[in-house]
Amino acid sequence: MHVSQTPEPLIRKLESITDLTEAERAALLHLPLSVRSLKADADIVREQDRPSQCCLVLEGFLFRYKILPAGKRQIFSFHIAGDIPDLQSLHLTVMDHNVATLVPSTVGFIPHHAIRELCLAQPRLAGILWRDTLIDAAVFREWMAGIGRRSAYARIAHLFCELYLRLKAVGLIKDLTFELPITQAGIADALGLSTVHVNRSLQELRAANLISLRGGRLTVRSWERLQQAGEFDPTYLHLDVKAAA
Amino acid sequence: MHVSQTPEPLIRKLESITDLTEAERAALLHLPLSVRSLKADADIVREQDRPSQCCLVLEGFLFRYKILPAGKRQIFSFHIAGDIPDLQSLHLTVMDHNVATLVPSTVGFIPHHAIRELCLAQPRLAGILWRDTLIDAAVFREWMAGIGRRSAYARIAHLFCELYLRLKAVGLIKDLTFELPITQAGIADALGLSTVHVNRSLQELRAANLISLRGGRLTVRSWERLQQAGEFDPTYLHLDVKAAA
DNA sequence: CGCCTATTTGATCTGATTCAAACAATGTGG
DNA sequence: CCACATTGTTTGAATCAGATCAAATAGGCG
Repeated sequence: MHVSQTPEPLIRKLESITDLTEAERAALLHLPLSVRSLKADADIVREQDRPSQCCLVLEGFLFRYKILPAGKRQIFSFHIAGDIPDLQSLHLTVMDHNVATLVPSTVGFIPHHAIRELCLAQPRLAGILWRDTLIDAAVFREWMAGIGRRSAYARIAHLFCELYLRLKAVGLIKDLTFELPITQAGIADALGLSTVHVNRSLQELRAANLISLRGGRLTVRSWERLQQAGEFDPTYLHLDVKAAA
Repeated sequence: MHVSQTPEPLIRKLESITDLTEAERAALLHLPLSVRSLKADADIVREQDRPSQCCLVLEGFLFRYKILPAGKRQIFSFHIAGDIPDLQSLHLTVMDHNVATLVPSTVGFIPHHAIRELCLAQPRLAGILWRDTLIDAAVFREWMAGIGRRSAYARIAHLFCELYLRLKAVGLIKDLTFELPITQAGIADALGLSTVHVNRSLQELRAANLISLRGGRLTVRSWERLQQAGEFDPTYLHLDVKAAA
């Protein structure tokens, strides 16, 4: 399968939210992109770094995380094609967490100055990118609510609902099924659980026939009941509106 | 005590981060502001709302929260003078959570269009505001890590460290002491704990002589050991740098 | 095949919740 | 200025969701 060497996944993502003018699309296409293929489990940016570029996911799966002083890991988010997980580094000098690959992935690096120029030349795009980081924050809040106030069972169901919709938005769902390259330890660290408990809750989800999951492929068996189990309300993803910045 | 009727708390906050030009300061001062005094526990914006203005805290204490389907509450953040807790509504049409007062507070409403015009006229200010929402997100991540991976005791210590630094940045600390108008139930809902457990952990913090707390006033007894207890590293608050957008 | 990593299972333990009730504070109206 | 109501804090006891420890399976893959 051919992997894009252009910011095209970003364009596709933005166009799922808003319509782009010819000028805007052209400006995006002219972003300088230095493409790199990375193996699984490779750090891309680390805590304390002061990046001068952002990374756009072209293919694969990234995640953001932090290791706490006590040695525990917290995963903050998962990222797919079209995402710019470290867009924040455009305005926050020092990284306060890490970005890494979950599986072998292709990313494109875009220099900060190029993005800044883009924002000046195309203020509406600036708003759309800003908006993207705001959705990021909305997802953090939702995860926080899950970790703070939902059962393990509900948290996991919720995560699957979120991934399902986000992957669907970029066309990575077929037949209610998607690649889930996240280990149970990864799910545990994302949701504030232990591996053992994740394993047991997954078995419950399977037993309740909400999902099936083997070999890194997840199939939604009942979207209705999965959402219900996860108290899932997609509002926070702000996928809906084509009203723009 | 006289409460500002102008965006001056915002300016003070921004100037703690970066230097403003005369033009920028003037532009901020000319923001139309409709000031309102609110009693404690009043919702300012609600989930599902589609605001056409943002609210700037002039005085008091606000918080953001959400009620989950199961009836549980998650608090996402606390806000003090100079903050614009719902700045996100500038780019996200629908509110996915609520903003409310914790105590009687004075807020100033600024129409979205005025902020948009400001951003176009002063692109550097746009970056600074964007940056502000990114710090918001960084705080969410840190809370997520705490709720997911830290003990109750550490979470509470961490929260107090954060409030201490943020209040200090706007000059609301004197003699290691500050107003903490948050009930134990509030702390519980912010940190994913039960009220009872918060109460017991607070007693431990007092017993360890890290803090003293009565009548809504908190005094830090040992900043060193409080930070240590909370695994607190202030990097994520991005208070430091005067390097700008 | 053999190694390494992920999943699964079992047994035990504990941090934190829940329920229930007593006890301060703080405020309100008479 | 007191009596009452309301809201917040504290305490005790019982329980549980989820953690921890330890070991057995099961996949992948070079």
